[in-house]
Amino acid sequence: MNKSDLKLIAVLERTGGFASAQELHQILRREGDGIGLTTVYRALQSLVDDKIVDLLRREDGEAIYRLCGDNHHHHLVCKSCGDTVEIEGGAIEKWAKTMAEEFGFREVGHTAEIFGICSKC
Amino acid sequence: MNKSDLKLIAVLERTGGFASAQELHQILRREGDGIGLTTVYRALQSLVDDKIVDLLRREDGEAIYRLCGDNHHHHLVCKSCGDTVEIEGGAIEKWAKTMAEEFGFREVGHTAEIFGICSKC
DNA sequence: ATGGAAATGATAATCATTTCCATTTTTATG
DNA sequence: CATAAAAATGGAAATGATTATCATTTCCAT
Repeated sequence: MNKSDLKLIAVLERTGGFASAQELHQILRREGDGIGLTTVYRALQSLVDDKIVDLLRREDGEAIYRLCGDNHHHHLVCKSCGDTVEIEGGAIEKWAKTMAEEFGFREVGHTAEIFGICSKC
Repeated sequence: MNKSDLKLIAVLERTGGFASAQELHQILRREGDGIGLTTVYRALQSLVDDKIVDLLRREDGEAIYRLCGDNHHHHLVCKSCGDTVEIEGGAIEKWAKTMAEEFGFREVGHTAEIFGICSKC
């Protein structure tokens, strides 16, 4: 655990939710931190290895990170205007756990998003 | 639906399971088909749009494709060996519908995947 | 046969991520 | 404090998947 790791944790705490490596780098730069992109990637990798942050993927495959233990939520996204609502997914958590047990999977994670057209569009 | 689309479907049927665009292109090339990589990507994109193939992501973010059966299902994917189980998602369907209604969304779709380590790994 | 639309594929561009490597900073030790 | 070894850093180049561009070819209705 070094200085860069701590910086990244701090940003992730402050922003909450997900962010990509590129975004995290930009945020730190904007705040006057001269940290290099390479170091950001290295720190994130090490935090993932230590199970301090989760790594998931956006639709387009880009890696996004969030602090573990953030009680995670899911998204309801408008296909037209892009508006996003954060929603709870208690049913999903249970479903994922049940299914994983049934088939003998461990270290289980999941992704779930809902998309449609919002009332404004 | 054009000739390239059909070729891709044929390969996916033959191989079964998931394959990346690059892999599918190599397979066709190896079989003497001079199809271009661009066309492979285009065909896959169009098949995904038409909901003829599923697109998901490997751990490293690379896109992988697979013929989807006609019944809507979800996937339980092993992060280690890539083995995939198709599972029913009754709970999810209901959840998605409920949430969407609550926030006034219409034309609703959803994605949900579970990933973990399978019993063999 | 022909003209226009759709399909094709080589090439170049894009973009996230990794690798390399020289330099700086930290740490351990006398 | 001095200093040498180890760890961390960051810029530049490399990598690899995916997408955009565009000239050429194939299809197909007339």
